[in-house]
Amino acid sequence: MITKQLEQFLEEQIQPLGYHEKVRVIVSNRKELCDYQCDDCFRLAKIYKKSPIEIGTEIVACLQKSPKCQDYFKEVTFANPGFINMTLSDAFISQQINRMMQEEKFGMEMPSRIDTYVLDYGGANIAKPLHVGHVRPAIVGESMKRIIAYMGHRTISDVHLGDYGLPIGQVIYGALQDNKQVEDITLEYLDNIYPKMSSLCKENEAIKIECANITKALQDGSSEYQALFQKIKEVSGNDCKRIYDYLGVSFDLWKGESDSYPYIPATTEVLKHIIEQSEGAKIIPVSEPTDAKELPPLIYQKSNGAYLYATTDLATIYERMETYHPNYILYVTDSRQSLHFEQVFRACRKSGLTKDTKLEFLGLGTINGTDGKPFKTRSGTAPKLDDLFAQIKGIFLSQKEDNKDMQESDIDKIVNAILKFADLQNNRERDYIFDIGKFSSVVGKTGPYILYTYLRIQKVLENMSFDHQISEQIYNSDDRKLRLQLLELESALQSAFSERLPSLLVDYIYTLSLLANTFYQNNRIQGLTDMQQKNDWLSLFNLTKNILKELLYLIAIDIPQFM
RNA sequence: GCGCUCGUAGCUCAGCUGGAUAGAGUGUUUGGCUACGAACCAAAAGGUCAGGGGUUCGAAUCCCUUCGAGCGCACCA
Repeated sequence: MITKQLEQFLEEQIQPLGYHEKVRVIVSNRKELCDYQCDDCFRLAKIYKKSPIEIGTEIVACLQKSPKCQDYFKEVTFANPGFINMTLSDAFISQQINRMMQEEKFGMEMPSRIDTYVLDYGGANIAKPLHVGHVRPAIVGESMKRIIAYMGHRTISDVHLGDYGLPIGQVIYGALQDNKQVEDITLEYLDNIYPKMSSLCKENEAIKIECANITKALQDGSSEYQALFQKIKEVSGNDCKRIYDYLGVSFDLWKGESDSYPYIPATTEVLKHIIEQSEGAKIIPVSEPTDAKELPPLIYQKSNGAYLYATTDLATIYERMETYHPNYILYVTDSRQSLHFEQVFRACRKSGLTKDTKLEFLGLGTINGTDGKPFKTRSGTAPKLDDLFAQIKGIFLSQKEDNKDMQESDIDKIVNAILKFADLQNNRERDYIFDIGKFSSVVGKTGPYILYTYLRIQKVLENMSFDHQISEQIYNSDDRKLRLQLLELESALQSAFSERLPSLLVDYIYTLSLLANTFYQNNRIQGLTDMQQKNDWLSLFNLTKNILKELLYLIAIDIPQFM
């Protein structure tokens, strides 16, 4: 990373001056003044009891005298009251670009230790149809998986279907009431029965209890319920698969809550020293002395003997520990579940179930309607995903007459790009308003803008030859800005990875596209007579194209042939 | 009631491990296609970063407080 290199250089240089401190270099926030800046004079001033101006001018003077300084900088200056402003030399920029062109993964440093990450991000419930609320965990999780893998780690993704809780009991109850046989269970039927049962259970306590009993009997292995359950799981699971396929979201494991049941006895054995009886149920107290408010205990087993979400999550963790020995387990789910996961994680730490494995909850903000209120899953008002896809597609086709002649596969890629780019540019943790207008726009900061940029660049490169190597010359400011942005690739990837925020990567992609478009618009490559310059620019464009392609893959966006 | 999250341009959002003049998109106004794809580019206007206090050389960012919004709080997932 450029900033790392510069930090290291600065630290080497200031050591002889008596400053034995780490320094931090950041991308300049005053681009007209410099490329990179170091603001640590203030910090050093405090430690060494001098004024920041004194320290800054001293460091800058030292740098200016150093012969190695020219390896990096065209200019280093001090600015009041304590900024060290660094402008990179054209030669250094071009050397770094050349390295990116020639090395694997654009010269990115690979980790010294390869970790195993289990990612849990599907979370669809087989009793309910997929709706817009499911799109976020799916694409944020998929993107995180791809980013982690690109950073050199091992990933295992699990859709972890909700298949053994109360909703499935409700659907089975409804099916029995309607005299449905196993073969009568269809997708259409499932779409209708859950919302009906859900509201019925709210009105009628007796029916709710009956559904809970069915859930319990199913968990205990009732053959009558099992047959229906398997069929529901098959029908619903296939539909989930179809939709995840459309989104380009894939899983290594298609497990569900029900698959964790065989591991419950062993899990109970590990946890038994912290399980307590309370009001007929088995609980695990998880509050800690530092809590501002005592956390409610985790309920491990209901008083009727049935197991719950927390139980299957714990048993699933047990299974994952035994099978994959992960270093990390990441959960990508609605942030409204944060309390639940806090309880589960605490139980894991308290019991020693997870040892050194790190558990992370990547909470997602709620998707609200244009009225600012959340879509209500249970009242069935949340738009179904198929309808959403169709709507985006319809709006896209109506944009331009020619769009109707596009290949179906290209249209699907663009629909995906529109949806994913609109979603992933938001900070993962924040609630956001779902507005179909925004999720079908093709101008401005959108997926199509990036795809369009990519295809334009590709067109320029078509049938051109160049040698994937550039000279040390930079020709104008559009050129320079583009190169500087290319240098920030590794830093963008690293922060998206370590912060678990694909939005940081999306931000980089957009800025890169913006600069590439500006360059494109103001600089004509094909007409160039200077062969060196032509080669440099073609090589630069090719690198930009390759990076865009790789990064689009990391946010699960495919590139169409034409648009 | 208690806890968690949040309040940034007309709208939708970035920026939050403190740094110089708070950024995009959209909308509004204006200019640019006989030049590699105008789904583009260029420019203007638009802000008391909810209010108040504090810490700091420096606060949208950290702390306290008021107001407002959302979410969650023992046998749902």
